[in-house]
Amino acid sequence: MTRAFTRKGEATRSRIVTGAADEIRERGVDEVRLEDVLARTRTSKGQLFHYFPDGKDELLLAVAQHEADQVLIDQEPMLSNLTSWPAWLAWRDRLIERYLAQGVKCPLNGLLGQTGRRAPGAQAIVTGLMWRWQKAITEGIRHMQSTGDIAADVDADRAAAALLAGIQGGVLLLLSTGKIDHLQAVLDLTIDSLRSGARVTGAQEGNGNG
Amino acid sequence: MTRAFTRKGEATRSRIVTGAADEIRERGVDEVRLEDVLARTRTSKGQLFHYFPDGKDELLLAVAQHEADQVLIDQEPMLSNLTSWPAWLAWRDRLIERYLAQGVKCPLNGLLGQTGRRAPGAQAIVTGLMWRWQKAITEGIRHMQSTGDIAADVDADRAAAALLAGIQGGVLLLLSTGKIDHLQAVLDLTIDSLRSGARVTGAQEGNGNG
DNA sequence: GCGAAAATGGACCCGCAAGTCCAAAGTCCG
DNA sequence: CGGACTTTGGACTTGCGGGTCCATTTTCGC
Repeated sequence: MTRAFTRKGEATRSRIVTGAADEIRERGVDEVRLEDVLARTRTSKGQLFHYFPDGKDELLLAVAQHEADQVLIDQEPMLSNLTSWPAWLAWRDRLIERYLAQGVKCPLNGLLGQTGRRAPGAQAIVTGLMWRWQKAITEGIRHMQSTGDIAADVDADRAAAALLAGIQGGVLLLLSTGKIDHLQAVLDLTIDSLRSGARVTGAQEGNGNG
Repeated sequence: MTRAFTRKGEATRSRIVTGAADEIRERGVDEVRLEDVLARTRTSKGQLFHYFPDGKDELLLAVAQHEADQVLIDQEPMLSNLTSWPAWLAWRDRLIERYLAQGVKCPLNGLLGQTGRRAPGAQAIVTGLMWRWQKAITEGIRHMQSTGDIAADVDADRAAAALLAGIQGGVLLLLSTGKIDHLQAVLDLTIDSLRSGARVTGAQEGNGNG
């Protein structure tokens, strides 16, 4: 059932995806009209529905996948090499830099919560992204534990979960306030915390919550 | 220019607002049609435009304000009394409980990023909410510092910023994954970190980032 | 009770944007 | 070259949903 597109067709298809992605970045998911995409990519309705038979939903899904992949790619090679403190800081810098540049334009923003219902698959894409992202962070922490740079009693999964959440929230706040401060605070404080925990050791454990 | 509504009118207006809020929670901002709200609140087009002359935008704005206020109200009285570790944990529990109950339904979600463009004022409402929220957390930290429960060298503003971001991200991840784990991890680890920092002291300072 | 003003109901208008359809042009392979 | 299939253009249909309008009813102060 894999549709057979010619070389040219494939090119057109991907031109539409990236064009739509750009459009979404600039004006937001729900402000984008199919016609805008057509104009920007110099394509026609016929083409769009030729490559995306299910119309807008299918296109949006393709864009989402495209952008989700991009998020992680943009963090490489740092994200996959969190093997020393300088490496962590380099990653931190990359994140700040990337989101600072991106500013208020977040292509995935609309897909996160409710809006994701448009295309049920969008939720899955975001979840998958988060999952991969967190996994990379967890591995970084584990590696640092193996070298003794992070205390062995730190729960790598939980720490990674918290850091990921912090990053997401930092980006969210960047989107709504326009300031990078929150993202920066999260990254710096969390990394410092992991760092100092190496010496402090044993500070946490099953914490006594209600 | 304050429009004069009668008692009854006021009631109808607020019925519309809360009804719209419910509708949005259930189906997401961009899935909500005016007619849905009318049906749910047993009102008519005439009424809606009578109370919200600027139509949907104005209604959405009113809903946003309503929900934003609610977010903080739901955290009281804990949020304003972060004066002891048990109090902090009580607040933590309240947050978990609240968001667990709320689940995937976040009325403000759509207003955060791009979607906020619909109503320029929505951005302001969210920013205002975040600002108030962070202020409360900062005050909590400061108070704990005044009693020596948190190290004096902790930058209360930055710590609060990081915690707020973590919470936002935790909620965001709850929305997309359906799991509360991230929010929980953020709260537990951050509080633990603030807590243990009291004894460890001096671990951070201007951190040596790039 | 009476008149002014507010509240209500709902039919109607209207534009927009998604999606359909088909004919024309291009491509590819023997 | 010829025929099958893909690609392309764009006119047209369609439904949805926001917003308008006005006639009717209710409320409220006096």
